[in-house]
Amino acid sequence: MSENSAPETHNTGPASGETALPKGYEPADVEARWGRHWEENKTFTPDPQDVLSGKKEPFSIVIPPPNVTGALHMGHALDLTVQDILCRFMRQQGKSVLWVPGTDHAGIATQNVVERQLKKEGKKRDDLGREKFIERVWDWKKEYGDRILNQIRSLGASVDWDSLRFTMDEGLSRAVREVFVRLYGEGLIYKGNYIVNWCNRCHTALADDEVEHAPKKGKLYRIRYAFAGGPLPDGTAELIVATTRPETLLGDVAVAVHPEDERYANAVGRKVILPIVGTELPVIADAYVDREFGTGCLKITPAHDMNDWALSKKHNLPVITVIDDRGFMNENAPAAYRGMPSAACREKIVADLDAAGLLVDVTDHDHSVGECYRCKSVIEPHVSEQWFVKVAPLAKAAREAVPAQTQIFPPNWEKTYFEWLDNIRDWCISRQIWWGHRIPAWTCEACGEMIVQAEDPADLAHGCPKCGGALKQEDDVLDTWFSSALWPFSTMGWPGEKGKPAPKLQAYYPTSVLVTGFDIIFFWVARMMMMGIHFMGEVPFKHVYLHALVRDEQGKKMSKSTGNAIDPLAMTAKYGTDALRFTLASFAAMGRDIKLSEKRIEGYRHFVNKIWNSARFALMNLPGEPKATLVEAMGATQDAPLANRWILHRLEEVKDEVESASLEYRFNDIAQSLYRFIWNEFCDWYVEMAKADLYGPEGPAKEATRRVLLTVLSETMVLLHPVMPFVTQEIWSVLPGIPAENDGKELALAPYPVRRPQCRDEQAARDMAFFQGVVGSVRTIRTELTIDPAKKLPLIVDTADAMDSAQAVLNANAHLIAQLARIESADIGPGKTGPRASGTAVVEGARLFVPLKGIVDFGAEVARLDKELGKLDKQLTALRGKLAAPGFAGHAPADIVAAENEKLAGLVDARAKLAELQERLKGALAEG
RNA sequence: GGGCGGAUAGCUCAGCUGGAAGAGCAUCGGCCUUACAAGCCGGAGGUCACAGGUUCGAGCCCUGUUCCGCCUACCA
Repeated sequence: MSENSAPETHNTGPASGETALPKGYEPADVEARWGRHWEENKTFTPDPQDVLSGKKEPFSIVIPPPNVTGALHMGHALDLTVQDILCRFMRQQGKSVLWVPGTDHAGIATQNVVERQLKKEGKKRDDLGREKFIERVWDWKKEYGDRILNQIRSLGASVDWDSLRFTMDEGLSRAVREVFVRLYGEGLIYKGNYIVNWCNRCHTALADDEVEHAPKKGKLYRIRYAFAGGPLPDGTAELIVATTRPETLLGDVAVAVHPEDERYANAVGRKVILPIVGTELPVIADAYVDREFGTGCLKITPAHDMNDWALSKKHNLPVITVIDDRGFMNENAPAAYRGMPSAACREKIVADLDAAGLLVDVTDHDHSVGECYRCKSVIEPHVSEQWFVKVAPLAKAAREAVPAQTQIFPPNWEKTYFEWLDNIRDWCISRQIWWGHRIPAWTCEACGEMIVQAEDPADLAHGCPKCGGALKQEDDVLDTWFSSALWPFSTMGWPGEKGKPAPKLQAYYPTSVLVTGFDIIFFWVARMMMMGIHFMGEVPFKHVYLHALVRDEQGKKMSKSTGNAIDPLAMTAKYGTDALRFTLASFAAMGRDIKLSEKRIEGYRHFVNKIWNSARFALMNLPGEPKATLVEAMGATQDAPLANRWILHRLEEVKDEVESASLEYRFNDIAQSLYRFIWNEFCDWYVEMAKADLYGPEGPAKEATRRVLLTVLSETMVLLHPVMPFVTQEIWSVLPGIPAENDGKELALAPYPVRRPQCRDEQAARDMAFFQGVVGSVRTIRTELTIDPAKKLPLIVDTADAMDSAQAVLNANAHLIAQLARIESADIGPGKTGPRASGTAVVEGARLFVPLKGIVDFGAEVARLDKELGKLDKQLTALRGKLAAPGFAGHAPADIVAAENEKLAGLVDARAKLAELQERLKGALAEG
């Protein structure tokens, strides 16, 4: 990037006071500016040579391509946030990061959108013809296809826009053909006449997993099928068959019973008369039939039921299709029903059966019905000519790669993945639509020869190589998921030129991790595994991180139709992108659904603002700070003030926490660790303590604190940057004293903060806890006894029995206690004692006295101490019980026993001291 | 039918390999203390669904039960 292209950073509003930053954080402008900057400077476009030359390790992610017709929803927002956190973190770790963005062409959905558009013009796709229609779809794509990409931009996703791909791109289309042709050649793709899931509305076949099952209230009809040639010898006149779809009986070819069902033993081998139609059907026996269900008699309709289809193959039964591919009764139906929609036919059939006395009864029956996952209309099993992938061999390899080559996080999803692969059926990949990758197969209209090849039809101009006859290409296109399955390598340039593998592919395949929702583990994850292994010889990703689904506050799946969706773009407009991202990260605990509430986003906007203001504070107090003034320049820290030592110590711990959480996909831990550190430690305590130095006279103390303040703030911005890229970058760009090696660069390219082992300081942590205890005790006394907050109080501390460093800590920080607890004078030393009429507390063995006489009615303090004593007693009882329990001392590890005993001693001591102090107080009270 | 997950403060959720229950929001009280009222200080609020078990010790491990989700499946 060039120096002078750095965005203006001070134009979000008029400067207030001495600071360069406006008083409140205003995200809109900041986000727009930095988003543009990143893209214009190609900040996130990596150089594959860095990897190929061995200079850097690769880290790569391919985006789960959103549907080109889609709009960004909360699920995308979570998915992108997680990926962006990983990518930005890995850049900090020095990796060469490639994040490939793109969209898929969503065959059925996109075609539906354009058909709807046509409908408004009073046209159908057939009016245009295939070519014109496809042109129309491309027009649509040009106009609206970037919408979701722009929404991805607005979330701050650090993708490489130079790598942008679309599944219908030239290169990706070549990959699709190449794969199709090779699989066909290997016998793994075949064409055949089979029963498939059929959507009448979309007018196409669907794969098994594109059918969603929804419970529906239906009816169960019981119908009489009389025996041909009159009753059986035992007098049985008929079989009663139960069905939910009476209209399909027109296509019945048999009735089946269980072979061991004694009720029907005599019936097997006989014939029954198909009602209405009048043909004779064989009664067959098959163990598939459930004796418990209905009457135990199953009518067999191979053309309109998946299971019946299977039985018909097994028993060599004919297939009679009576409903066509639009849902109307066809020429095989008796004339009375021909041409009727199947629903109307059902009514008529039922009425006719009833009139003929063949309907036994109709009962309510709840069952699950398949729906089209795109348009929600009912799926009909339908016999037709389709193309299939023979999946079993591919599935086997995909299965065996987990977890050895690919690890799934959280691992409990492995089971689901295995389950699906183990029971997989062949994959129907042909779709009877126009928008998509047309199947690269041509049939000779003269001799029927089929040619499958990747080259364009131009090469086939000479006609059929066998007989010279005219060639006709397949009308069908491929399932969108067929091209999505190739995404991890097709986007990186596969298959590329002969003998010249694409550098991107070489550098970044296999990808590091796939981040997606568990709902497409079948559609997509498993299929990418199959294709990646088969064509690249290597799994497509080393890790799969499956995150939860975002639900509404009631736990319902968010969807536009139910109107419960929280629009991520509305949220970013209202609260800022960083607030939304932080919210999603903090919710992203593994293996849990996310119930998002707007309140939570609002809460984190406050956090963003808090960060912003802490930066304003720092800037006000670091005027003209020269470069390279980070803490390294300070020398040894042992003699430094407690606050500085403590915050630097904590910073080291936070570096560890954030790093390990990032590597282990514990996004909520990243968020929690930083939240606590920034707000509850840095802002609430460190900044307040630093004020004493910062507002004090120039000198070494002030200088040191300025350096620590700057160090902690700037390194915190780096740690927080992957989660909140915008506010951190904005602050970073105005902070002075950025380390020389990063000066002038973008925060997004700054390395992870170095570790400073010399700043580890457990003693400082203990001392700080003591200090906080003292300040807290005084504050509690003040508030509980309703002492005027402005009133300054004296404080006496007896350090005789206190922790070793207590005296030193209090002496060194007396001025801070005064400031934070509003103390006018502190008298500290072993054996010091306050008046009997004092508010009191015990902290780490130190006795605190806040004289109350003349300030407030101190009777309330007796009651307050009762409450404190009560708490201590509760703890004591529990702890004594634990220690006295038989076996504790013997069984528990020695260090635990020691620690518990120490705790007990501390509690006993505190309780005794507090009780004694209360007695003194009571004495004072009695005297009045 | 099979599988997975959940039940922790009023609400939404954390709680890693078992060692004295946490956050945000809401609530109560007090503060415009010159970074921040999108703020500060303090308080209250939980027999961690129920019943057993393992253990010196269980929110965490085991068994069972009751609710609630989700995925999956060929009972017409």
